[in-house]
Amino acid sequence: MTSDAESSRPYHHGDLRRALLAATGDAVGEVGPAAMSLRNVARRAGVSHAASTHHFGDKAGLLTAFAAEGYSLLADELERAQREGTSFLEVGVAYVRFAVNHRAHFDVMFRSELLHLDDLDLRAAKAAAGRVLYGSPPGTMSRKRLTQAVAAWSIVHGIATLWLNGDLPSELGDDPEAIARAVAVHLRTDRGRRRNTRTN
Amino acid sequence: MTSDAESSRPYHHGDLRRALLAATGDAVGEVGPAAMSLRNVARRAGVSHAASTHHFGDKAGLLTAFAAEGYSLLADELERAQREGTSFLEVGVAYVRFAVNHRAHFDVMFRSELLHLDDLDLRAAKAAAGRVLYGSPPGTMSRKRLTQAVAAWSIVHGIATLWLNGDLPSELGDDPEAIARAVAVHLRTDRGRRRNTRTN
DNA sequence: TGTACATCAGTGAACGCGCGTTCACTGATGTAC
DNA sequence: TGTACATCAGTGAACGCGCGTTCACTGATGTAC
Repeated sequence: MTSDAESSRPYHHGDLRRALLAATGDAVGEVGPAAMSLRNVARRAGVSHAASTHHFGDKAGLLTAFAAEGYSLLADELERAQREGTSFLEVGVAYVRFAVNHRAHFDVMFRSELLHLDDLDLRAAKAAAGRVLYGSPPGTMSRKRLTQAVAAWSIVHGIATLWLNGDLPSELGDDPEAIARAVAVHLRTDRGRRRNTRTN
Repeated sequence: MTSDAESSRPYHHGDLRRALLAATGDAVGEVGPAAMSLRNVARRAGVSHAASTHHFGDKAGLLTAFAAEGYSLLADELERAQREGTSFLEVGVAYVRFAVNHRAHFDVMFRSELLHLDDLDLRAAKAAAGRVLYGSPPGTMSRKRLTQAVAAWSIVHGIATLWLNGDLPSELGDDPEAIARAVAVHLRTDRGRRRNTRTN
């Protein structure tokens, strides 16, 4: 009776924080951010429903940590696209790809009424994503460059949310990344003039 | 005892359907689409909490009717902007204005998991809004014109949702319509060439 | 003008449910000596 | 190597709550004759 199935469930989980975040992703993916419940998440993680209190305080705390994880992931993926991408467009495509591949994260990240907006981890992760999105701190940019950056963000955010909602016309096909490319080209950018420079 | 306060609450409401939709707007505006409840809406309308069953069937039915109302409103406002507007841009501005002025409607319209998507009134209202948004039926448009229309929709939809979520940088100011104008100008449109024509 | 009757609109009690949070607790781990 | 003790991580029962839906009902309205 030393190594059977029973003994593989010790009192201490070991990595419950991570497990709860993963279970949150599953739960949100299946029933949406609104219907997701602490008790259901705990059930998925195979743990008492009160256990998450210890790691996240309350329900909004769990969702906040999940959203922060999402922003970090997004920052990573945008950075990679920027580094490896052949064109400026590919960062936008990466944004849409993130929304589709990490729908649960994306949904929670932009449901601010569910989050502790003043949470430090969340703010840090948001800021990291913003750094890639804007290039420079918004306060230091010219109005033109700022509105350009916001235009780029808005169009890919719009494509992502409309796609996830099933609101885009079926004539565009069913590949969200291809749609992102085909649609986002209509953004007017002055390419060439400022190609990845860091100046204002 | 003919005309006191008591007698002004007859058994039959007279216009309960409309009153429930209005109460839904208030409830959604205050607590969001997820936390809004049938019982709270009924309380606001001063009516038994089972009364709405008669008009809307179930909760999703009420929200579906509310969303349909929203799409009709949106279609009206976009049409008016298109008719009166001095520039193509103003239709997009009207979209953002609608989202801000009718936030409850906007929130519910794009929360498709809460709705009966096969409802006929909803589909009709959606189609009416789509007609203004696209100009022609998506199936009859050239790919270029279709992606252009989706680009325009996406960018204003993105601006609207990011603004409502408090995610736009504060440097842009606090007037969403002005922001919409400043941001959406970065859309590349071939103006002049096809000015409001109905041809493909 | 009156009466019967079907239909419509809203009531209020009851149902069973899953929820988030709190709480005293216990099992496990790590550290000081 | 051993022991005491503080801290950490998770348990399970209990709380009170508001919810959506169902149901038999009643009050009001309109229509046929």
